[in-house]
Amino acid sequence: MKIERNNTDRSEETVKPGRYDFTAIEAKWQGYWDEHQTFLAPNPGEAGIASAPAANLPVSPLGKGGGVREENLRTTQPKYYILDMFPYPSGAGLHVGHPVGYCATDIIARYKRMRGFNVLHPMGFDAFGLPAEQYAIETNVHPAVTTKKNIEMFRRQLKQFGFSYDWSREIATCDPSYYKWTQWMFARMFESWYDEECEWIGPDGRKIRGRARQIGELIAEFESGKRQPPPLPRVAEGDQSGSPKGGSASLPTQGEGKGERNASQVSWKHATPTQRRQILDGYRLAYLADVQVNWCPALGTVLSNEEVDSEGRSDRGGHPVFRRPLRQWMLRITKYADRLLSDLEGLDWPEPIKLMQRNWIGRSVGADAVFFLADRWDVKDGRFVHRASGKSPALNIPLESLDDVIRIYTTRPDTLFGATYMVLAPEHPLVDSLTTPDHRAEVARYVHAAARKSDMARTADSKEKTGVFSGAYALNPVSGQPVPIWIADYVLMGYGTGAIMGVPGSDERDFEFATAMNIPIVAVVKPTAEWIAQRVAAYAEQTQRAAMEGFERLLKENPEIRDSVQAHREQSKHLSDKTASVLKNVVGAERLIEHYVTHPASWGAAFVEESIAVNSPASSAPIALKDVCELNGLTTPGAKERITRWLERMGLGREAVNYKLRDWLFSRQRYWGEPFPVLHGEDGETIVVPDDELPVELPAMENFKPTASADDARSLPAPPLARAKEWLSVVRNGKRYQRDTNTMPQWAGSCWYYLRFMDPHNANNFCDRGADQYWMPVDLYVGGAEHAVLHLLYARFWHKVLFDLGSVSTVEPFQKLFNQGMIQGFAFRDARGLTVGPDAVEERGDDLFVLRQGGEPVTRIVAKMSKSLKNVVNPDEIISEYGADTFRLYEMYMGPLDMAKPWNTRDVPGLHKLCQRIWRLFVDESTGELSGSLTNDSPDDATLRALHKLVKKVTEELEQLKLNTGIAAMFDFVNTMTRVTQRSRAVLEPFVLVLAPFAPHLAEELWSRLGHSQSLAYEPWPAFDPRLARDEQVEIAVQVNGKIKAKIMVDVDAHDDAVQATAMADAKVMAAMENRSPRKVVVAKGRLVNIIV
RNA sequence: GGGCGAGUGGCGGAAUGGCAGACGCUGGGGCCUUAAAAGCCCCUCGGGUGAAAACUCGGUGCGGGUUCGAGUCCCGCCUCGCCCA
Repeated sequence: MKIERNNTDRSEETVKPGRYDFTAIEAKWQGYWDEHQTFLAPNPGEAGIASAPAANLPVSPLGKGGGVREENLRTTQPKYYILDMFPYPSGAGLHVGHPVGYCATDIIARYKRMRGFNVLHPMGFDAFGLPAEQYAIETNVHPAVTTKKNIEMFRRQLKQFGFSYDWSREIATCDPSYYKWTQWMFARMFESWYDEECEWIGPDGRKIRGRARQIGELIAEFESGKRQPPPLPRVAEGDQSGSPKGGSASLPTQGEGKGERNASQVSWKHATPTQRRQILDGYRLAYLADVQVNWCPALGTVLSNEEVDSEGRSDRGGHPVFRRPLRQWMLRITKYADRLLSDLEGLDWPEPIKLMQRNWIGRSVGADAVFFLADRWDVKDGRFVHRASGKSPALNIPLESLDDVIRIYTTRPDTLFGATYMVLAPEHPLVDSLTTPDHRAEVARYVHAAARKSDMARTADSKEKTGVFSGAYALNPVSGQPVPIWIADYVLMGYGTGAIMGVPGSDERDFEFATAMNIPIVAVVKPTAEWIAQRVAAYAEQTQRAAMEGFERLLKENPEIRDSVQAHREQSKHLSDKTASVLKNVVGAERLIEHYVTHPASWGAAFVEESIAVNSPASSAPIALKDVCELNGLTTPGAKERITRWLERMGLGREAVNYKLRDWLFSRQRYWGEPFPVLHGEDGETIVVPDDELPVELPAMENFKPTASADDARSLPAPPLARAKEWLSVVRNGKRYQRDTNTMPQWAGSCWYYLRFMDPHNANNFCDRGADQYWMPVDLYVGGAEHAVLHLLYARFWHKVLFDLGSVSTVEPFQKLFNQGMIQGFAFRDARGLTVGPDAVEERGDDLFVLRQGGEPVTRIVAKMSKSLKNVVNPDEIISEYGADTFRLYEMYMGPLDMAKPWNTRDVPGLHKLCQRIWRLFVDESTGELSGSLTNDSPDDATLRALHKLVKKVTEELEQLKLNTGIAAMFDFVNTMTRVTQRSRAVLEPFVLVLAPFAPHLAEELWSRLGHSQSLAYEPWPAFDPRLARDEQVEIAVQVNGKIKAKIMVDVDAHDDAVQATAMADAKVMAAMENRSPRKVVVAKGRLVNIIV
C-alpha cells in the first residue's frame, strides 16, 4: 500500500510505517514463546521439546549464518540451573528493584542456552505470609483469594519483561500440592535425630562427622543398651502440667538438661511411656519446647523481635508485649552449626555473605565452669564441700551431678580471677530460690518489669545498666572467694546458661554494670601500650566523667607533672593534645599500664583484648583453696589453656564450644501458613500424621482476627486455628487428638522450593531422584543481600537434613551466589536535614531544586525507595512508554550489578534510542522493508573487526556478570555501524545473536526479518577470532619521568626494544629528555613507555 | 556500638598497578527541514597561554607511604549507604 504523504492525517503511524513498534513486537514474541513453549526445559528421560545445538558445538563460526542444528536430547547436554530468589506476591506489585536480578538471570539463561546448555530457569511465589493475613483481617477477604490475585498480577508483570522462564514449572508455596511436601519434610525431621558421633562417607566421597538418622535407630540403640538415655528432669510422675516448684521445673529447654536443674537417671527399660517420650523429644530434630517469646495479648499473637520496639511495645498499635514461655516447635539447627560453618568454604559466594553467616553461627571455644552457692557450700581444707551431701567436685564427677551450683559459659576462662560478681537473667530458674527474704520484693518487681522488655531493648549498648542484688553469694571456683549474685536484664535466658560471671576488668558491659552498681573492678589482663595511648587520647577529648576522675587521680599520684599539666589547663578549659602527650611522655606508658592494673575503675573502660595475665591470683588476696592455678605472665591463649585444664582436673569446669546460633523457633500463631502435620493426644503424646493423609490442609475460615484478650502477661495466645473446632479434633484408633493450632513460619516454604522446581508436578515425591542428580546444585543463585543470613542459612540446614536422610544428592544447594544491589530513588534534604520526596520538590534550572511550598532550596540525595517518600517507580509505566527491551537494557546499564544505584527515569530514553538505532540498521522506517544498506557482500575490515571486538567483549563481560560494560560495547558497535552506509549481513546477523540475551524481543524480530523461520533462542553463540578482535596497531603513551610527552603508533606485537626505539626517536620525547641519557626505561606492552632520566 | 561496602565531571558510571573520565544522560553548537520533532555530526573535568590548531599546569573524599608509575596496593582519618546489635 502506498503511503499518501500529503494526507491530512499525519500521525506517526502513516508517516513511518516501519518504525520500531516495540508494543507490537514484544506482544508478538511473548506470544510466540508461549505458543511454542520455547523455554520448556526437559528433565532426564523426557524428550527434548525444542531442538538444540550439540553440546560440543557451543559456538558457531562468525559470518556463516545459523549454526548446525542437530536433533539432540538436551538432557545429554551440560546443564545450567539458574535461580532467582522468588518473590513474595505483595499487593503493591513489582517495583523496579525486583527485576534487577531477574533481568540479569534472564540474560545469563538466554546466553547459556546459546552456549549449548540445558538451562533450568524457573519462577514461583513465596506465597504464605503476614501481609496477606493482615489484609484479610482488615477486609475479611480470604488470604487465598488475595494471594491468588496478587500472583496473577505478578505473573502478568513478570511476563511483560519477556523473561525466559519455564512457566510450566511455576509453583506457589501456599498450594496444598506444594506444602504437602513441606509438611512431609517436617514429619521427617520429627522422626529423626542427630547422631553427632556418626562418621560416614557422603555421595561425594567426603568424610562427614554427624548425621541425621531415623528415630527408630535411636530407640533400637536404647533397647539394646548400646546407648544410655541422658538424665531426665525431675518432674513428679503424672504431673503433666509440671507445676513449677520454686520456679525451677517449668523451663525445659533446648537440648539436654542444664547443670543447675536437678536430674534423675532413668534407664530406657524402666522408663514410663511418658519418660520415653521425653527422652526422645530431647533428640528429635523437630521438637516442642517452652521458650521465651514476645507475646502480645492485644494482637493475639507472638511477635518476632523485629516487631517489638525498644520500649517493649508492638510495632503496630503500640500494645504491651510480654516475655513469656510458650510451647513452640523448634528445629535443632544448632546440631548443624559446625557443618554449616565448615561447608561454607567450598562455596562460590561473596565473602561478606560468608562472613555474616559465620558471625551468625558465632562459634566460640571457651569453658563451662561452676560457681557454688555460698549458703550451701563450704571451703574446707582447701576444697569445696557440699554442706548437705558432703560431696566435693572431682575429675570424674560430671558437672551436671553437682547440686546447688550455677553453671556458666565463658569465652574468657583466663579472666576467672577477675570475676567479682555474678548475674542471673531475670527468667533464670534459680532466681526465686536463691533470693534472700529481705531482697524478695525488690527482685520480684524487677523480674516483672524485665518481662515487659524486648531482648533488643535489654541488650542495647546505649542503655543504662539496671539490676538488683539477690542477697545471695556464690563462691568463685578458682579462688573460693564469695561474690554477690545480681539479677540483671542485660543477661538473656536464651543465651548460654542464662547466667554469667561478671568480669568488669575484661568486659565492656560488665564494666558498665560494675561501675553503675559500685562493684569492685579487678584488672586481670595487662593492657597494651596501644590501648593505653588510645585511652589517653580519650582523656584529651574529655568525653567521660570516669576518665576525668581517673585523670585527676593520675595527677595526684604523679605530683612532678601536675604543674606542667596545670599550665595547659589554665590556657584552655579542656585538655589538649599537649596534655595527652605530657601524660604519655612524662608519665610513660609503663607507669600508665601499671596504673590501669591497680586502678582499672579510673580508666572509664575495660581492656577487653588479649594480652598478658595479671592479678591471677592477685598477690594481696588470700586464697582459700589448696590447689591454685597460677596464670600471671601467661599470654591470653596460654592462660585459657592452663585454666581450662585446671578446671577439668579439679572437676570445676571443662572446655566447651558455644554457638550464637539458636535453635530455630518454628511456630507462628497465624492462619496463613503451613499447618503442622502432627496430632496431640490428651496424654501429651504427639504423633505425626501418616504420609497418605498429607497434606493437612488449612480449614476454611471466615474470620482471621486474632482473639484479643486483656493486656495481661498471664493470658494465653489463641491462634485463629484454635477456632476451627471441627478441623481441630481428630480421632485415630479410638483415641482423641487435637491438631496443632500453630502454623509454620514464612521461611519454611522457601527452604526447599529450588528442589520442587526440578520436578514440580511429581505427586509421588517432592522431587524425582534422577532430576535432583541431574540438575543440582544450583549453578547461579541471584537475590538480595538481605537474605544473607536467615533464608540462606535455613535453606542450607534444611538441605543438609534431607541430604543426611538420603533424599538429595548434594551437600550444599547453592554453588554460586550473587547479590544484586538495591535500586534506590532520589529524594531531597532541606537545610534542617529533613528528607522529603520528589513530589514536594520543583526543579528550577540546572540542579537547582526548591520546595514547592516556600521555595526553600534543597539538595538532592539518594534514598531507599519507600512509600513514605513516594519515590517508588513502577515498571509497568516504563514498559508501556518505552518497552521491555529498553527497560531491561536500562536496568542493566545503570551500573555494576552488585552495587546500589539510584533510578533515574531521565536516563531511560538513551537506551530506547539505542533500540531505535539498532532497528534502523536493519529496517527502512519509511517502508518497513529491510534497509537498502544491508548487503550480502563480504564485510569490510573495519566493521568485521568491530564485530569481533564486540563479541569478545560481550562474551567476557557476560561470564563475569558485568552487563553494564557489555551494553556499553554494544553502544560502541552501533555507533560504528551507524556511520557506515553499507552493512554486511555477515556482520549484522551475529550482532543480532549477541543482542538477543539483552533485548530478546527486538532481536527475535530482526532475526525473523532477516529470513529465519525459527526462534534464535537456541542459535549457537557467535565465536570471535582473537586476531580480528584487536587492532594491528595501537597508540601508546610515552612518558618522560612519569609525565606523558607523546603518543606513538606501534604494532601490537612489536618487541619492547622496537617500541623503546620508536619512543626515543620521537621529537617531543627527545625534547623532554633534554639530551640526558635514560637511567631506566619501562615498557608496558600495549600501554606505555616510561623513560626515566 | 560492631561488621561489610562505597566515595571519580552537572548526573549514572568506565578504567588486568600503566594515557583518568569509556559508554549513556544533561547542556551547548552545527547539518537537515518552510518550521518543529525526529535523525545525523561535533564539543562538554578545572585553571592558564593562544586568533586558532595546539600547548601547559592541576585533578579520582582527606593525610601519609610503597612503586619508574597509584583511582587501583598499604597505614591513619572523614563522609555516605547497607546489614547486625
